[in-house]
Order: sequence, then structure tokens, then C-alpha cells
Amino acid sequence: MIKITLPDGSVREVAPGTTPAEIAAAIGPGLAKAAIAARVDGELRDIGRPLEQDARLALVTAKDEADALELARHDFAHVLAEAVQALFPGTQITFGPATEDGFYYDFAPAPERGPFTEEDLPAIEEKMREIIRADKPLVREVWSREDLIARWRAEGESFKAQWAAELPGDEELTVYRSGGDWLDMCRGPHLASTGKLDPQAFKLTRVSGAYWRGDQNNAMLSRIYGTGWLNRKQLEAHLTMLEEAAKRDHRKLGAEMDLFHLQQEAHGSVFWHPKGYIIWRALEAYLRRRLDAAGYQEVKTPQIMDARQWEQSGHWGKYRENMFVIPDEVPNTEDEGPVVSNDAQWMALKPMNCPAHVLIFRQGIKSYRDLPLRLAEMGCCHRNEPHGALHGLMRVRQFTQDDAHIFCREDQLVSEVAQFCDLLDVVYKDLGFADYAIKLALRPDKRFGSDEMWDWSEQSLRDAVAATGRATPEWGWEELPGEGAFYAPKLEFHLTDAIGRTWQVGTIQTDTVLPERLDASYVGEDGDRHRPVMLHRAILGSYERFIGILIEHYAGRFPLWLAPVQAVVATIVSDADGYAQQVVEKLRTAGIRAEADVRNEKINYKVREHSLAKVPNLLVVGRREADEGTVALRELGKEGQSVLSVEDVIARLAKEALPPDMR
RNA sequence: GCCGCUUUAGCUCAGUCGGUAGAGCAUCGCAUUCGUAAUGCGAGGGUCACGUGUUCGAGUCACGUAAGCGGCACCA
Repeated sequence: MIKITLPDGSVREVAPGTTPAEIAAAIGPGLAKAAIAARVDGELRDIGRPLEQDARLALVTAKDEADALELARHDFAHVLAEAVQALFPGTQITFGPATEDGFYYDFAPAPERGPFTEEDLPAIEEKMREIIRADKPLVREVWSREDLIARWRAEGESFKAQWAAELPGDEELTVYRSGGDWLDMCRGPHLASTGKLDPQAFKLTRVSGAYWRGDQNNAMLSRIYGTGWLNRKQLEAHLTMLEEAAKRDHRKLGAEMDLFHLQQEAHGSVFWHPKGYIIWRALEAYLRRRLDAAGYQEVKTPQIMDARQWEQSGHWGKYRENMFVIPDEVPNTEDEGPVVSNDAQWMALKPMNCPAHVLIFRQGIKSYRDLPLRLAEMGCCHRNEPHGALHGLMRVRQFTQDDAHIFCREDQLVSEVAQFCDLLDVVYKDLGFADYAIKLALRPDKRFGSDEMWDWSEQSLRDAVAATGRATPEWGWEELPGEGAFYAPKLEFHLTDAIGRTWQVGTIQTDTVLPERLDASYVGEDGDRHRPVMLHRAILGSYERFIGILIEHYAGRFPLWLAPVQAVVATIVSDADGYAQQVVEKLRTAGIRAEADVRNEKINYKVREHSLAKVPNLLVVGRREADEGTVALRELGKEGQSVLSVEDVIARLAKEALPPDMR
């Protein structure tokens, strides 16, 4: 007999080979029905997998939502694979995991058929429902490697065969059999049968290409994505959330609110319209005040530098494929012949500001007393990004970083990083992001520098965050092995937006490589020359992307200090036009971005239009207000209005419109 | 860069079997002066992304190019 300890501490003695399902049945019929899987000594397992030795056992039900979702999504992926093979013979299966909101499966379609398209999805969904309703048992089997490889080869499953051959030797190879003869190699666990899934709780959402094992040198597979849940209600809630997310898409709002546009003649670069650039300017002015107060000195460096400079910094070798290069010669002005000769010298648009900041540091002799030196730049950078990577404001080819480089002594590093964390905390909270996570990206396999340097850098960053009290799980503190830059570890700051998505924006990273390459040094207390440590850091990342995130976070309803138009004065009758103009003038004098709407339209029309345009304050004036020197204030998102004197409205809006650091 | 889809008026979209393009909103004009989410009437507006081909004839079919969208890869 073996001893099974349940979560309440009670112990049951059962015969070896008893399954968790049988134990659930022994406890009660309710639990037997609700139990979908088991945790055995903490490990999630099939409910039908026999217990062979003493163990702690917890039965998993739908109430254990994270586990239940993970299982259901993984099962949906298998059902998807089975459905696709049933409908499209000759399709090879490869790999299909659960994702954050569902699942996907990568297929190698029969060559004559080609990749799947969205038109295939309804039929596949229908087949999946059929498989679910058939309630096929999912049975775990352990196979020998030889048998498994032979089976995959026999079925023409070359990807599976290759994978089975390459799995580590000590790993137990398991397959799951669905009903009769369909099987997939999988570590599991799975639900007991396909019928445990809700046929109304999934939806296939899209198709795409994906490389086998994520490597672009490998075959392109055809991936089908789905979203999967425990029940129909959850699915519908998720689909509604997706619609909400689509409504706040910055590309859509950017056009609707006339903030910016993109066009193919400058693809990857942004045309900022007056209203969009107001947001930029407000953000930039705010950040500049914060940086000034935090001891940064702002600089401006060249847009174009000679290729030799980029060679020396290492960018020419490591980063050239992402740089825009420019011939350093007078272009041929004749109609015939090439514009540039074959022996042109090259220059390049800067993809980063760091080398230029080192060049400023190197001017004159620096003493240890000059450190830390914090050089900031609203640096406009160009990167020749792959076309497929471009995405609205989020990924562009010309962007402006809120960049800075801190040159300091080794003994100043922890304090500088900690101060940066504090500054960044203030800025994020001011901008409406109370929730963010801090992560430490550790050394990658391919890297520069000694292990001692990496030990020291990683520990310094760790210590600095610990000094601020933020290296805790509540702060989302996490260490990410292998994610660091090739020259240094980095701290990453991930914002959570209003609908729960995360965005990596801020970063700070140590760098001892570039000061070395560009021979930056200072004279120490001892009279010798020393290398400064360089910290690369950004709070917003890029203005373009950060404004994109702000648009989506606020769904276009910006806090007043960032709103492009802060107030519209709308008339009811043309008799009030002159008064409206006066009110607008007073608002503008008080520094409020106000416009008059004296069009010959009904007030209903104006209210609707300015509400849709997300104007935060609508000041309605008719004959009565003009006579009394008042306005009827209607705030966006609120019902009704309040009648106030012009002076009161101005005082109120002027106070509300102050940037957070000036309140 | 790779896979799939898309591209028609400023915007959102319709356009049948290949026969020379249409709606709503927006714009402009006229009327209307109205109290909190669309006043009425009228007018103008198109190289159907671009190129090549098939055809008597192409928005429609084929091929190519570009951009956009969804992913993959990339983001040192």
C-alpha cells in the first residue's frame, strides 16, 4: 500500500496503481465529477495516471482557474491538430502549446496544398467541435524512442521523428492517444477526454507563418491561432476585451483625433500633426524639467558621423545592417550614370547617441571630481528596421529617445542606478502608470567582457534595486537569464496599461566596453587614469512609442495637461459668437488650449462631435451665458453640466491643466 | 526579411458573370438661430495602390512591385 496525503492533511492508504480519479470517486461523487487533473507532489498530472508511491495529492477542478485554463488550452491545441489532420490528410503536425489567452499549433501542410488561410478556419472549428462532442478519451502512453521514431517515420511525420530523435536521452517519451488511433507526442498533462472541453469556449482567430523551432533558417510552417477558455461566457468576455483594445488602437485614434499620420513615401517615420505634436511638446517639456532637477545636462549631437567613427565604436561591425549609410561626396548631377561613385566614403545616420556622448566626455581632461557626469539628449535616431517589423508608432525607423548616459566611478554605480529608479518611479506615476515591473536581464551566452565584469555588473544592478526596496515579487522583480545585451546586463522596466497589457519602456544598463573602445578616461584621486563606467538609460524609451502607449492607455482621453485641445467654447446661437471669442481669448491668456466652435450647427451636433473628438471640457454659451458672463461647463464622460462664471472656469481649468510636477 | 490576407472618394465600405464606378459620413453652397451626443435641401469630389500582360473591352482575370494588416524572425 502507498500513503496519499490530501490537502486537508488526511492520509489515505491505497494500492499502488490507484489513480487520482479513483481517489476522487472514493471521496465523493461531486468531487469525482469536478476533478479534471491532479497535482502530485506539486506537479500537474493527468487525473488517470496511476500513483506508484507515497505522495501529496491535490485534485484540480475548474476553480483552480490557472491550471484548468492551461490544461484546456493545451487540449484545444491537440484537438486542433487532430481536426486539421482529419480534414487535410498529408499535413504534418509539429508543436502546439497553450498561450496567454489560448493556443496555437504549427503545421507543415502538404506541399501541393500550401499554407492554411483564414477561409479554412470555420471548417476546422466545426471539426474540432465534432471531436470534442465525441468525448474521446486522452490516454497517456510511454513509448520507447525506437518505436516512436519508427511510427512517426511510417506516418511521414518527419518533424515529429526529428524531434523524438533529438529529445534528451534521459527523458521519458510519452504520447497521448485520442480515441482510436490519432496520437501526438506530448509531455502532457491532459484532461481525461476531449469532452471535458466546452465546444462553445474556443475560437480560431488567425493564421500565420512561423519558423520551425523559431529559427529563420528552418522551414516556414503554417500556424493556426485560437483563443480558448473554460466556458462560453469567458470566451465572450475575452472577445469583448479584444474589441475594446481595438477601439483604443493608437493608429485608429491617431487618425480620428488628427494626431499624426504615416504614409508610404516615408514609411516607418511619423508625420506629427499640430495636435499630436502638442502632446509631444508637453511630454518633452515635463521630462526636461524632471531631468534638470535630477542633475542631468542636456546636449545635442550630430545626426551624421563618418563611418570610421562607427567602426571605432563597434557599430559598423555589429549593427551596420540596421544603419542608414550615406555617401560622403557630391552626388552626380548628370542624368546619366550612377548618383554615387564606386569609391565613395561612407557616413551614417546615428542609430544611437552613445558614441557621441563619449566623444563629448573625452573633450578635455576629466577628473574624478567631475563624476558622475549625466549627459542627456532628446536624440533623434534612425534604424533601418526590417520592413515586417514596422508597426504604427510602436516600431518606427526614425524616433527620438529620451536618452542619457551617466559616466561615473565604480563606487558611484549603485547610487546612480538607485537614483535613476527613483526618478523613473516619479515619472511613471506622473504619467498615470502606477503599476510597473522591474526585471534584471542577465548575461547572454554570446558576450563581451570577463566573467568578473559580469558578476560585478549584475550584482551592482541587483544591489541598486534592492537599495530602493523594489527587488521584491510585489514589484514584479524577476531575473531573466540570457536576456542581457552582449556588452552588459540591464534593468528593464515594464509598464502595465489600463487594460492589463505590459510594455517594456525604461531601461538602464551598465557598459564598460564602449568607454574602453573609445578610450574614455578620467584622472582619479590617485593621479592615475581610470575608465569610467557608462550607464545607458531611458525612461520613456522613444517619444513615438511612448505616445502610442499613452494613446492606448488613456484610450485617447488624455489627462488635461496632455490633451491637445483642452476646451472648446461652443455657441448655441450666433448672437453669442462674439462672447465665445472673448471667452476663448481669456482661456488662451491663462495658458489653456482652447478653440471656439461658432459654426451654424445645433448644440446637439456640437456636443456629439466634440465628445467623439474626446475634448475634455466643452464650454457651452448661449444668450443667457453671454448676458450673465458665465459658461455651461460639460466635462467629457460626465452627465449634465454646471454653470460657472468665466473666472471660475478659468481658475479651475488652469489648475487642472498644470503638469504633474508643477502642481 | 519570411508566411497569409488586404489596397475602390478625405473616412468607413458596396460593386453580380469582364461591358467604362456607387452609398453613408466628411467637404462646399443655400436655408435654418436652435439649450447639451447627428436640422433640411443641393453641389462638387475617383489614374479603382503602381506596373506589365490576357481580352474587342479589366475595379473585376494572371504575373510582378510597393505599402498596410495579422503573425514569425529581428529589436545589438
